[in-house]
Amino acid sequence: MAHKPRSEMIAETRAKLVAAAREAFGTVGYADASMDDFTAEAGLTRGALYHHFGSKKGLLEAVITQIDAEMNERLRVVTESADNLWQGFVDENIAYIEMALEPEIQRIMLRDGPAVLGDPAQWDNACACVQSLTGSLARLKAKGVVADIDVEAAARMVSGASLYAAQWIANSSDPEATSKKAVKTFKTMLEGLRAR
Amino acid sequence: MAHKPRSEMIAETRAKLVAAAREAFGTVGYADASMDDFTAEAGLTRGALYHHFGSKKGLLEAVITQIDAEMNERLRVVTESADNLWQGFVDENIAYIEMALEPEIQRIMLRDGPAVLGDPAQWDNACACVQSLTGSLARLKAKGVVADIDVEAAARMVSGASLYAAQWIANSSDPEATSKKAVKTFKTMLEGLRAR
DNA sequence: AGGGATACATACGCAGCGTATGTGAAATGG
DNA sequence: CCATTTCACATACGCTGCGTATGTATCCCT
Repeated sequence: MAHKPRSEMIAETRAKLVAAAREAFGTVGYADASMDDFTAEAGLTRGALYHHFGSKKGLLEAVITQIDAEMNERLRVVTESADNLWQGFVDENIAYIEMALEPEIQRIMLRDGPAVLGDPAQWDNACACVQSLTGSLARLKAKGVVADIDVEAAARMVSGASLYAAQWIANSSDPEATSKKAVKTFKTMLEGLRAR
Repeated sequence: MAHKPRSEMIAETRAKLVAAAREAFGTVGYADASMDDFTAEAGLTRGALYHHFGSKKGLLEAVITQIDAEMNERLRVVTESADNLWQGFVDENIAYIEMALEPEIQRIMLRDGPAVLGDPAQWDNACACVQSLTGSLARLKAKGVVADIDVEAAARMVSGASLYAAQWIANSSDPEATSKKAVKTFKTMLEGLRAR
């Protein structure tokens, strides 16, 4: 096989590192993930990691950016395929909860990410999911569907509620039943945002 | 000064370790807190730490238990001094947000705690704050003030919303203004829980 | 073709953790 | 009141994992 152009090789290396780190961070967690181990897993060494990402923390940022983009895309699809704006907003939130049930997302986005990089609200990509929620709320507000509230504040609180609900569900002894209770309650709470 | 009984000395040692660790965890964070450093700060060594708490993680648990108890007590006072149940519930939540503005609580309870010990909902002391909220909601539900919802689910979501709101406020460029927006929105959301 | 530039590997030193072991003072029993 | 045991810590050691400094091979440019 002939040699690929250098830029392509680099992209491949970065992708391999991100993938290996994502796997490690998502399973054993950031703190217990040995850089020597998961770089070897990718057929590389820590040298490559430091060259491309500067530090373990830098690599975590890259992993988070990737996951965040995926989450955002999944949310976009859900929101756009709803019949009306309000239903789309509700669906989006439910989808958000469902994503937060995945162990990888819980571990990396909800626990290790905040611990290592600080408040998610301050991340560069700004956890695009919240931006997505904010956008949905802004449209709803413009149409008079929701009350006169600060949309960013509402988006953050709603996402906070979603994430806590998801963790509660995921770690409960009976996730099915817990999920039912949580979704019902969540919808009730969202009703509080509607214009009266 | 005469010698105190042994049990008293032990309690003192434990308290000194917890205090030193709390200071370190709350400022530099759990991961960057050197056991050698903060035990020395307490006039002790890691030997004492391992003897009493088994591990760094064990000490974190002790610190969290202490902070949790303090938070719970603060919430209790607020709730009990309100005119009526609903107002007490609202006040309790606002107080919850205000506590979550404190850097030490953000760092230890909201970021490092979950990263190291896992989902707060599964902690032994179960983050007594949520239990407190659950209790308040249960009383409100019994009196028909809030809608027919699962009180535990609601308590978790409300606390999630509070905590995210608090982090958002604390890290914003204009905490005063952000706080105003957040509290207003928060109250609106809580209204969604009231019986109609 | 040759001389940078760069993508990675290798090598080294150091900090921090966990354990195994030591020690001195307090409790206990006669 | 003395001997023994217990226990609350301190000390010592080895290991793992991180960050940096340095080496090397490959690609790009002229």
